[in-house]
Amino acid sequence: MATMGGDRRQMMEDAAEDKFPEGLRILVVDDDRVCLTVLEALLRRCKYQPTTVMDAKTALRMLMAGKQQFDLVITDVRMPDMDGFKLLKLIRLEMDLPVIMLSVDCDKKVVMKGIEHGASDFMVKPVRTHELKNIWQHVQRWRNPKAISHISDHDSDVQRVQPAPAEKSKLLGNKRNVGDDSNKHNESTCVSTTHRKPRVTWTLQLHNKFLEAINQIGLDRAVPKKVLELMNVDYLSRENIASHLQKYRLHLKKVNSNHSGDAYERWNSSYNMNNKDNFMHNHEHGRWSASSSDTSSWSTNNYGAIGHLAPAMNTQSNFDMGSYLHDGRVPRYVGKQPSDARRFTGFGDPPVSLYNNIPNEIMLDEFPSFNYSNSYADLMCGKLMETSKGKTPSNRQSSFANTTVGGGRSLVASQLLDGGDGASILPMQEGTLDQQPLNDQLNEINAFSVDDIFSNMNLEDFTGDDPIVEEA
DNA sequence: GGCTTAATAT
DNA sequence: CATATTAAGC
Repeated sequence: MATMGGDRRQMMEDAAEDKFPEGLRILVVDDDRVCLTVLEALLRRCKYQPTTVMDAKTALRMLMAGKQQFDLVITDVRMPDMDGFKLLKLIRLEMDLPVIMLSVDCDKKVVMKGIEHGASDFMVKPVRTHELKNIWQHVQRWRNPKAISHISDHDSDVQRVQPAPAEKSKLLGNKRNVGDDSNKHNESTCVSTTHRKPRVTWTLQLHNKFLEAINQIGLDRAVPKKVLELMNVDYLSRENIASHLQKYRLHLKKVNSNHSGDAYERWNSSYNMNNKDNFMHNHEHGRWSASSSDTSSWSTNNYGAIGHLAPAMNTQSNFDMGSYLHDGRVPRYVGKQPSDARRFTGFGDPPVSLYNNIPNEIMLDEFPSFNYSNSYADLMCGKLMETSKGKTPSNRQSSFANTTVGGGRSLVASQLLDGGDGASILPMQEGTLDQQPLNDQLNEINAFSVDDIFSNMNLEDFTGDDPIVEEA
């Protein structure tokens, strides 16, 4: 299994693609009951597996809850409370799946808006069966954007506007990753991944490893590929390294030009080391070397003062075989979210369902120091320093919240999961966050239970076999 | 193709 | 902000 490495995901996909378009799980969102049911029937007719909801909020909740997995979302544009664009936006932000917009309006502007916001397709009502037959292509395209293909070019439709295939690859990058070990825990049935690929967080450990590698190779000869090999961290890509290397070199440049300055401090503190432990020496020739290679001791020492941040390493060793396997993996899935989520939902009530790919125990409290991103730890350090300088970290709580929340999509998730009430728990400060509008939107999202929805709507199973009269 | 760098996006 | 992605020149 482990040997399959990066290919495994592909293989899984292949395996699941036998009768591929069939049974595609499609979430249909439309406030118009008639449209909804018609669409549902049509989709059924195409052998898809539609799920219908009548409003965007509900749709979001379902998507976020992860109880169902979906391959595709079709949403109407015009809807009360939250319209299709908002929904689209939110989905783009949080998830990784194609969205088809639906509207009576074929106004170019509207269509453009949809496309610009990352819609995979824009269909104009009334929709016909033949238009739906091929929507699976979007799923396919989404799954491997690189495979540019002529899938379904027949059925040229008059009213349909499609973004170029390239569109998506630009929007969403190419490498579906995710298919690694941490995924094996849950449904292997789920081919499509609903969650985006988290970015790599350069933790102290990771950075140290990076430094070690560079040190070993020699700064001058350190190129991404070599560093990557030496670091031997499976989820890192050459690009990751390149990016980090770029940043690192930039930093070195700064340091060299401005020695008295605080660039050095900055860098170090961003990895939570105060240089007093001489982690790095700047040798005369501008070469860096790590004097301590014991990475684990580092976090312990440096977090020492920060009680709850420190102990993580030990816990970890339960899983850790002495390799570094864990150190990036955890943040990779976790990002900043859990700490936020925890704040919102109360400690006993982590947003488990959201991270349905991840075993809880890894996600939250077990590895605090890994969960906290640099900025968090940075902040902690900052706070501590303030304190030691005699200042009192006044509104510590809200500062934290702002920092962590502002940095990510956590708020979205948390709010959705805790019933959308996040705002009342977390006082947001205006203007602090670039995602403020988004948050506002999400504040509106009320708590529904999925069950409510279904019982509410009482959507009979339409026999998709009946001819549907949809056009006037 | 890979590497670096800069610019730009998220 | 930190990281990712892209483009361009080598």
